[in-house]
Amino acid sequence: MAATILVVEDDPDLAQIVRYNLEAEGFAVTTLSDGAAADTLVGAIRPDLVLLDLMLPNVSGLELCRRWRQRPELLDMRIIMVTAKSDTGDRVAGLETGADDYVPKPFSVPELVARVKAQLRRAQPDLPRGRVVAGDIELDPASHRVRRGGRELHLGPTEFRMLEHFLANLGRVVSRHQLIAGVWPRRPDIDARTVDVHVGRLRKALNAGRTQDPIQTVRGIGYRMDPVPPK
Amino acid sequence: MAATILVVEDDPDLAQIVRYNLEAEGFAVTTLSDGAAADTLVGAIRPDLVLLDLMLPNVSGLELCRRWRQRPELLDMRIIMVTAKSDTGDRVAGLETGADDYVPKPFSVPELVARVKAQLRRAQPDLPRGRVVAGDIELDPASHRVRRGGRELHLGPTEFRMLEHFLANLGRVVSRHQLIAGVWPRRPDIDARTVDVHVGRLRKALNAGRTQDPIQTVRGIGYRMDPVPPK
DNA sequence: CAGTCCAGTGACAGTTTCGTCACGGTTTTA
DNA sequence: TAAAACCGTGACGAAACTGTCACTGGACTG
Repeated sequence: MAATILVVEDDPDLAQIVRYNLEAEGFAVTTLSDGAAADTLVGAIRPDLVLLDLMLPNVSGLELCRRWRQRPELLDMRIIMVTAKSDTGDRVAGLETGADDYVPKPFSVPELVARVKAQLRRAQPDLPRGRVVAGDIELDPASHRVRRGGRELHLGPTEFRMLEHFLANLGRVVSRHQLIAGVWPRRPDIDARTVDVHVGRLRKALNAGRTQDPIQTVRGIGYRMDPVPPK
Repeated sequence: MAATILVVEDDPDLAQIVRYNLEAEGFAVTTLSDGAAADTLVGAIRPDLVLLDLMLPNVSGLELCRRWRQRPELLDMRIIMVTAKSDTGDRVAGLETGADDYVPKPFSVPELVARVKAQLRRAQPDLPRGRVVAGDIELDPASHRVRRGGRELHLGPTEFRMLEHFLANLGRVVSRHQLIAGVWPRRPDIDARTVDVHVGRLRKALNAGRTQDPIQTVRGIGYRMDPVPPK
């Protein structure tokens, strides 16, 4: 699944170059030239990472960074500041305001890409990179297979994604809202009852012929998945 | 709790400067001059972050980074590469090998510190509420779980909130009025007898099969919770 | 000691949350 | 193209939770 990147850059040529190169790496890129527009749309776009020019026409990148870091729903979003200002004080100020990295202009595109990837490597550890085993449940993304107790199960795409999300948050309670964001990243309008229905479908598939359900309902909060020991 | 930083640097003067400045920021710093020693000891030290010189006498920083990234127990450890080599290719190679950041020598110490902090901000997010242990009772908000003596208890939402409140005021007497404000923040009209009923429900859940009640009634004042030592 | 106050408790009706079913629409497969 | 698979949602009922009341026993006081 492609990470989404928002490029906030008022130089249209540079924005284009960056966009082209990041899309060539498989990222989904949105460019905005205007800091105010970025401020308005960031909550809706919910990018995984923002490349944020420090010098913007109507609101500075530093101010945007400061605002965004105070929004709980944007805490996981990485921010790389990009600027022609090479003063150390600005770098330190940017990093202290909450930027995850700071890249001076002019930069080499390969280095920018490498830094983007380094940030996203950390930002998306939740997606299992390889086979995951939790108790008697085993998920292998490479073969898109799920087994319980050694027996292969059939899951639809949505239930597969949901299981991935639960396994990535094993032992932790996950709210319906979080499940919506994680399983339906492009559909924030999904109804909470829909989550429950899909949890039910996942339970049905996982638990066929078994008495132990690894997914517990935490009333008023959400769901939690625990490993069930193999028999 | 102070984050631990391992500095792997063969220039003793530079190591000293870095150590001094990081310790002034409150970090616990270990310095090693030798890559082989670092490789041997990193698993035991388990630093939160390594400042890794690329050019080391007997094994390169790049090779160390590659090795460490393959050890699951070290995945959370941040790696910042530091080197006089300013070639972009090396930066990209370092970042792709698994470094989280790359700082060229000569660097400014404030910037290095800011980058260290930016990495640790991500590595150790300040959770507003963490796991609480009081005597034989353990509450974990992340998993929304309560255990007594290692055994998981089921609490309803109101009783969970009440326990949180008691644990946040451990050893102190809490009035019914305070409990109403803390457990029912949107219902100031809650009856005081209701508090008593819920305290009774919490006691029932906590104390099943036990003789010691961690919650004491302070007549005419309220309730106080004390840790009960594990058996 | 009797009277009063306070807190514990069982029970109940009402409210809230979640599980499930069924359906119509969309997408995928053969 | 038709059939199968998948999907999201509205409706309904089951299950869990909730706040209060009435009663009672224990603690406190004069």
